[in-house]
Amino acid sequence: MSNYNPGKIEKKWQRKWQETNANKVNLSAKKKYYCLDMFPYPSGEGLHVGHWSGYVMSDVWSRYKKIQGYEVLHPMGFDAFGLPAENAAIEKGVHPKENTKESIANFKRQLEEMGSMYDWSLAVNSSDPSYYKWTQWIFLQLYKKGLAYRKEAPANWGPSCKTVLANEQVVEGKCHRCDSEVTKKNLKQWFFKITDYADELVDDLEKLDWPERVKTMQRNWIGRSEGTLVEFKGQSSKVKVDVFTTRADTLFGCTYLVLAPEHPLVKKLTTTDHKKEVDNYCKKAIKESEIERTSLEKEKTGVFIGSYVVNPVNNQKIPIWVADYVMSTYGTGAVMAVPAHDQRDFEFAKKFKLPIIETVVPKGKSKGKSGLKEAFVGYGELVGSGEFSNLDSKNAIKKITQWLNKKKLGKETINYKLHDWLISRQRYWGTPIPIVHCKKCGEVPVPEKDLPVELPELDDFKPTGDGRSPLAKVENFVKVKCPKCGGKAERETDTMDTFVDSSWYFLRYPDVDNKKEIFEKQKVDHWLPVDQYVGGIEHAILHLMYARFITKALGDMKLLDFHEPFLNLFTQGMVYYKGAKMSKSKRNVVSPDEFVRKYGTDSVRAYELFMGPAEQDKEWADRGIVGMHRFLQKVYALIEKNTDSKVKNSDKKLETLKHKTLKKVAEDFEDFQFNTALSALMEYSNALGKKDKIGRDLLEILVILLAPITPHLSEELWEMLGHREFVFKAPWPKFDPKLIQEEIITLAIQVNGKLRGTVEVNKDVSEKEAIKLAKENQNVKKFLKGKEVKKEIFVKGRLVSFVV
RNA sequence: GCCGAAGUGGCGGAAUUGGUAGACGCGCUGGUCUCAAAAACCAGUGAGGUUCAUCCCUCAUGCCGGUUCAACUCCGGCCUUCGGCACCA
Repeated sequence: MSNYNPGKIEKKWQRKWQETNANKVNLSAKKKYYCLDMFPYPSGEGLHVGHWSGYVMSDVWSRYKKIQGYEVLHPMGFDAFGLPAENAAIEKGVHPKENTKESIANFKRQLEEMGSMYDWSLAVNSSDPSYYKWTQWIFLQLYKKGLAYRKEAPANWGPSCKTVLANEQVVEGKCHRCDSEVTKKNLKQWFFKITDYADELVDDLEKLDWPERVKTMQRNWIGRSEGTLVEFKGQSSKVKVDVFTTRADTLFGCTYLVLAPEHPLVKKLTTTDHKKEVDNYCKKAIKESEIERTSLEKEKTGVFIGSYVVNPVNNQKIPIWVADYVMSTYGTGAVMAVPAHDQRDFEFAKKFKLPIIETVVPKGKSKGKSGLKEAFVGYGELVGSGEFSNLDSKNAIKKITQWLNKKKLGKETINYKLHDWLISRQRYWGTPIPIVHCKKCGEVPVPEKDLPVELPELDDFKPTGDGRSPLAKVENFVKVKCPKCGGKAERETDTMDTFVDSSWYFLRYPDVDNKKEIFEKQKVDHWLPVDQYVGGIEHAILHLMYARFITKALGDMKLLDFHEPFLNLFTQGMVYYKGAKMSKSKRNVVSPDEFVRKYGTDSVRAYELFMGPAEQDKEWADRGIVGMHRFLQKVYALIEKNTDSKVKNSDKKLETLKHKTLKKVAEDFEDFQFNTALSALMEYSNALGKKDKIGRDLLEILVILLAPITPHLSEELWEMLGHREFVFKAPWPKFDPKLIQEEIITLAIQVNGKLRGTVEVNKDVSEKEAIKLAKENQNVKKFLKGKEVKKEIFVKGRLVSFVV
């Protein structure tokens, strides 16, 4: 029975670390490393084992860097402002301020129990005026540069959350927070001009050591697409419809134009005799939800609006239609329809009996006579396209675009799916937008010296749903003097999206107490970009794109010397329980607390890593942790039994294993493969457990290698072995490549590729000798008997293979 | 529909990058200890066959085929699951 008492040991070392300020970061250190966690929004339920999994990984990684002699900045903070925090408070029926305070205390307790090496003196809280003052300051800098602006636009309105949402926060037509269906609402809204950085955001992905999956998601989201902008003009009037296409080569096959129902030209171009029909159609289409409208099964609908334009390449008169299969938010909200070469246009043309003209045919084929059964969407060779006939598609795109450009009827264009970031929210619990609206002066930014614009304390903070935030009701907040003219004015009452708060927090940690400026440039340039960022895949687009944008914008303002915030990103897998993502509504949330109480935090830490590959999703198993606890008990007992060991190891086999383990663990750590590192340590400790007298060096290595994973246990064992310093001051042991190779190795013997025996040989055995020995094996003899050996294969250190 | 990842024992998962498949752990079975149980410890544990037994043989990494002395690993073709995007012009 082991005397391992994790409860006692863990408290003891946590206290010692605190008393000695062991986690205090020396911010002016030269050999430094910045390992960052995605800071959580504090909710009442506390952290579950899924959150822990990421925090454990980053803590293990930070400790690993620390034991290698780096000064590690590994800070933690709280994303305490915003919708999620407020919703949680409303649900509980308490004020967000109270709820946030309690939740933070609880989170902090849990993280301290975890034994994490956070330097709490650097913690940030995004709902604290000392923090959001600078969020507002960033807003003003963006405003100055024209990167923050206000405009009226149809926005995503979440009827349940009673606020507008950014495009990134709408998933399949639903709010990403509460899953309720999103509608459109015309409101005056604040935007950040992230589209200015679209190209940079795509191009700079190349420089980042991020999971390919995340990069792809960002690329798709930004959706850069190179094509041609084509102008279609009316015959007589000043009518002009712009269209974006990636297939200028099919322009001769364009037989009609389609506008989105929301397109501003619909009203203007609809002729009186079509007005009623068009109005009805548009009204219905606009009312339809995104989900209904984008359903692929739906049959195409649309109406002719009575007007015509001219196809610029062949002067054909073509009709304008309005149809809901064209999205107002992509491109120009209008498309040139080429039924022969676009499946959607094809279906539409069939239904409404519009002409289908083939202008591209597969290479080497001529035009089909019987007509098309479906659109040919591939590249090919042009036919019936005037001077461009016989060109291949790619060439034709270039040539036709050039031709249009010359005639001033079109040009090369890059289109993006990305839209500007809608940052205003009609909610209480967020950073107030530092703008004053004056009748005389218009929009006036709050002078920097007047920051922060403090969020007033409000009892009735619930969202009203009238399109304005609850702050609109607070007279002494709203009514102000205009900073410019001193006249009567009103404050902006919307607050900022939570993602604004979290788009820059990592910049604040190195200079968290600065009251004069957002940060000292020198300090931030010293520590950033972040060396290793660890977090969940759910932020692949949202936070990770916003943070990159803000960093780029601040970089362009010369406030930073870098343009990418996070060089390395590791996205840990999610932890499932009972086959599903942990969620309160599914009642399958596993809290680490009870396991920490029962088995100790070191067991939980180690088990979180042992569950499976760090980047993969995994299933939590209550029983699994028992195995980890047994292992730690064995390690404890092993050291306890041998604390007076003075000898150096003399066992050759163990010496080899020692170096093999050193190599394996170091390599696995580098690759975030903590699960196999632990397996290797188990094998190593199992091997030691079989011996009576164990060399001291073997034991010390076990303790050190375990230290990043089980810091409390390692400190205790390190002390038991007679050391006075923390184990993290010990040097990380290095392996000797010469000692990894075993003296005696086992060769496999195969006959026709099948294993028929093994033979023990010296590692340097010659091919001749190995084959001779292999042939002597009884079982192998059986298979070679009476047969001619056609081929003998020898792979050094591996096997001998006979072909008969 | 497009893009990406993954399919290995009862379970979580290993496999030196083409070289002894199933490491490590969970679970299970048997044993030791105990009045008993738990805990702990020891042994066994892919399926099937053969043997008194050690041995040994056959099959086996989603499915079908290929390359190779040798394939979880490489190539071609499918199937399934998960994730992302999606009337994107």
